[in-house]
Amino acid sequence: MHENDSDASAPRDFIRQIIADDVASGKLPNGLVTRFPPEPNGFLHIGHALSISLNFGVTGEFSGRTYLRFDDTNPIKERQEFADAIQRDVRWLGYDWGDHLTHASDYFERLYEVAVALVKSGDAYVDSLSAEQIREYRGTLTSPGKNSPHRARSVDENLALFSAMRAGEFADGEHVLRAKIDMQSPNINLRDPTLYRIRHAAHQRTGDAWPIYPMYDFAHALSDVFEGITHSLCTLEFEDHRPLYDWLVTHVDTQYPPRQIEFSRLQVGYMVTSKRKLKALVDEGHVSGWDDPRMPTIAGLRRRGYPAAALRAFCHQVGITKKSKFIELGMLESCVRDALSDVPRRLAVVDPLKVVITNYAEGDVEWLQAQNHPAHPGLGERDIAFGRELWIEREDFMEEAPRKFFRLKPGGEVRLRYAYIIRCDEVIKDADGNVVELRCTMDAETRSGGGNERKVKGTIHWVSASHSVAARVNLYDRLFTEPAPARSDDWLATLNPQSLHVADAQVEPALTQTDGEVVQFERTGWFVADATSTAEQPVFNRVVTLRDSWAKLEKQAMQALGDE
RNA sequence: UGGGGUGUAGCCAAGCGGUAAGGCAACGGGUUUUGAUCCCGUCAUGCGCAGGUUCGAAUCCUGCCACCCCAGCCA
Repeated sequence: MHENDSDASAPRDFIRQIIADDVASGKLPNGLVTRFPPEPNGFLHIGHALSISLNFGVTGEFSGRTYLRFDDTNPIKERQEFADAIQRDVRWLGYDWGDHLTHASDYFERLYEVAVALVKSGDAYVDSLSAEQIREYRGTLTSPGKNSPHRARSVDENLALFSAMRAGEFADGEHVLRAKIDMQSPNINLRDPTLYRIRHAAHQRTGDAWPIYPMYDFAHALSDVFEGITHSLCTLEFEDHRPLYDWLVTHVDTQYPPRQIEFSRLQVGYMVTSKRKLKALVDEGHVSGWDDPRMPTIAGLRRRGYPAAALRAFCHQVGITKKSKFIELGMLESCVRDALSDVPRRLAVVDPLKVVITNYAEGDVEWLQAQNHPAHPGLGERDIAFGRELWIEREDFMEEAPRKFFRLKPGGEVRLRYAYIIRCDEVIKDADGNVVELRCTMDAETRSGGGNERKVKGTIHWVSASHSVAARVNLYDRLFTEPAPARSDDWLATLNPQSLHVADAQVEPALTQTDGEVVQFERTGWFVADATSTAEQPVFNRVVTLRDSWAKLEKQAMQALGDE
């Protein structure tokens, strides 16, 4: 149970209302039971997080149980490594299925028995049309289908054929088991949907035991029945399948039939979440893997440094409705910043520029106190070294600065955080005119905490050159340049070439022992040590930037200039 | 020329016949040794549109419009 899942008052959404009503009216004598049913054919992404937080959240609130059920009915697409990753991700998100880990494949035998019963009752038949013929017979969205010539086969013939299918006597595609419902139905899902197909493929769990595999609709509805699921929560595109779900559920003996309820999928700006596209990004090498920090996968977001609590808060804010959502990335980032607001602060200089304090003695070092968090004294302080040679961020110096640039400029003053006010006296350039060093003087009276009230407009961060550690930082940006890449004609063409910028940094020594915790680099953003980071070669991933109203002003100024 | 859904601010979202919560964003202002945080304020006479019922409608009724999903032996 998490803080964001527990608003004790009224139900937050229509599904919780339904559940609350069912609880109140005594419809759930065995308690609330839900399930999260991923197919192990890829990594979970942010959209799944919403479904996970719903299914597990609801049973936390109404005290029930949630199954993690792998919908593994199509062996050619599924792999154990995906199943392992899915379990890791659900756990990391903070949810626990207890001992309710199941697979559709656990029920292959029972499913087969139900199929045989359906054949015996005349509710299913073996069709021997080709896939193309079946498509033709199905009709179209606006015109009814027509019956297959095999629809009238006798029960005995169907039984014989179906058991021969199971015995592996036919090649892939030769026959199929279909429900006998209504070829004229305006709902295409009811036009004799396929229940079983022949697939001579090894299954990751059942090996070569089965040459036939059940289809999603059949396996899913019945697995729900087998597990005593009370509320089968899925996304909107399955709305049309509900009549079939109900048909299947009523054709099996059960006292408490499960109810399918649909809610809208989650879409987030600048992300793609189709399994096909995510797989393409990985397979074609556009990213380093499923857990690349730019990926919208749970594993990617985790590696990026997004806290699980931020994802939970995000799901809570977005809510459960039936209206299609398109959430701005900013909302997610706001949740991430909020979840990281109490994390320790550190000094780290990205893209460093040398500063020499000319009135500070060579070799002198003094130790200054820096707060670990401005609003939480309980997080303590640490000593940071100050000396004659420092690094500051190249972005914090401008030779020809606009009036409102409150950082270092020739002849200008700026406060070094936790240290002194310095003045820039001289700009040293190389043969090509690049700024390579700044020569500055400090005002020794202005040491932080020294009681000197002299104020300057800007404060910048820095590290002592003789104490800092060289590091690499991965500055991540959105993976796509378009808010809705999936809607683009050529979605791969909208990949952002600047989605990863690798930069050099000089960081305070305390940062070599962060132990996987996210910290804030003051004035730049939140960072986390990457999995590849070592004390000798630190590597940090930028989780998210700080909000930056200066950058916004600058952008507006540039646009104004462009308009003139 | 079908069926299933959905329309409340730029993005989410509450509302359930009694007179439009909240968050994100945006915009003003204050505090600040992070251009961060924090604080204060502004932001729908309006709920897809048009009618109707009612003392009273985002909520009920009728008609229309827009958008999303469905023709796998994928899930």
